[in-house]
Amino acid sequence: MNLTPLRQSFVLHFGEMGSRWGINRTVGQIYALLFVSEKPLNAEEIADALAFSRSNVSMGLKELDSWKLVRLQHLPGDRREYFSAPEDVWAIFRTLADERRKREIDPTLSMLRDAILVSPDNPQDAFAQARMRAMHELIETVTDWFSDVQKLDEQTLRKLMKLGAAAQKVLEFTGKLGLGGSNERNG
Amino acid sequence: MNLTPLRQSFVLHFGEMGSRWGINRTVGQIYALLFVSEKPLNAEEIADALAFSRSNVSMGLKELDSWKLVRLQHLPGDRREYFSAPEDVWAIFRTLADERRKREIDPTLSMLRDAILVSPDNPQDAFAQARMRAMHELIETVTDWFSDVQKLDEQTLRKLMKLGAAAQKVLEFTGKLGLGGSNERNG
DNA sequence: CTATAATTTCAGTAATTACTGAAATACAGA
DNA sequence: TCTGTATTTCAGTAATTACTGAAATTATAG
Repeated sequence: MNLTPLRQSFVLHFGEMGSRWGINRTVGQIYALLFVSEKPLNAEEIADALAFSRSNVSMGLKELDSWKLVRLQHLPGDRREYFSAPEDVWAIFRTLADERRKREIDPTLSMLRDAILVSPDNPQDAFAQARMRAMHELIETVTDWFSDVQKLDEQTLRKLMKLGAAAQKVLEFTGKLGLGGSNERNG
Repeated sequence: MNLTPLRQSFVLHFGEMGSRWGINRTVGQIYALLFVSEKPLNAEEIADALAFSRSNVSMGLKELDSWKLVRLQHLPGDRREYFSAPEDVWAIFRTLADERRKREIDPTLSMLRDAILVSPDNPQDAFAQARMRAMHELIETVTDWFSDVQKLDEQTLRKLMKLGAAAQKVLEFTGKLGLGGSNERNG
């Protein structure tokens, strides 16, 4: 298979970008290719289109699978495995956010939780704990909120986001209306 | 300087985590050290505490500076440069989000914008463009909304987040009240 | 069960990124 | 200005990560 210039440039961009996102070029390109492909592709087609070795593609797909970013399927009368990127971009966004939280946030939250518990036996540790407590509270607030927001269906989420700057006004209303009053705990 | 076990483990964790965040160990550790240090530190103190070469620290600080994550200051009667991490964790969060957007999102948005503009001369490109359009719209919606939210002061932001799952209820209200009505465009 | 095709694993190698020490540069005080 | 100290740069090297081809494994059709 040879890619059209348009798809080529999309694929290459994702490969380059990959490094900034902590994934490697191969993985980025494979995902990009699947994303713009109408039909699912098998590993050999991918290897061919991107000029990677078959084994490299295998590892890349495994990585993408661990991120839950590809769907595996079979075509009738063909025993090869075919891969595609889910169509719903909002679902993709959720998946990505979820996985990143698990890998990049949760371990830190857990470390902070532990570090905050022990009683400090010197002024430096007391100070450090105060800082960690602030960081922990921030991360927890943001991630809890994010996971709440994530539960909303696409339509609602979209509305919420389009609302944007008007959020402040909304808050003034909710204050008056007593909505969300149970959330008033504060550090 | 030698670190207490508590601060040691915090610093080491940030070092390890760094790789998942696309920053290197050195940079992660330097930042962590500054974050839990009550007083600003000069480069030599950092190099000493973390057992890195002086030049490595210099590069690490340069990197942190490019992320706007450290403050540089001078102590009276001392010509060395002292570094500290800003105290306000919400401000740090904003800075980080801002920089990541600039580096990791904006280039992709711009690539997508260009790719969408050209008229496709084959069915594959037409399909690819449809996908790209969906991705572009999602990213734009999310980042626009995020930059709106970011403008809110900490107090309001905190309230908004604590609100969490109640957001849906709020939207029902705003629907009735006609707030945010101008945002009703939909793809 | 056997033959064959598909996929994965993995050891070796290539490429990239991180780190150091030495040299160069910048900068404050005399 | 000069002199000593602080900082940065950069070429070389170490460490890590990415990639390949061959071999092993898994799966399927007959």
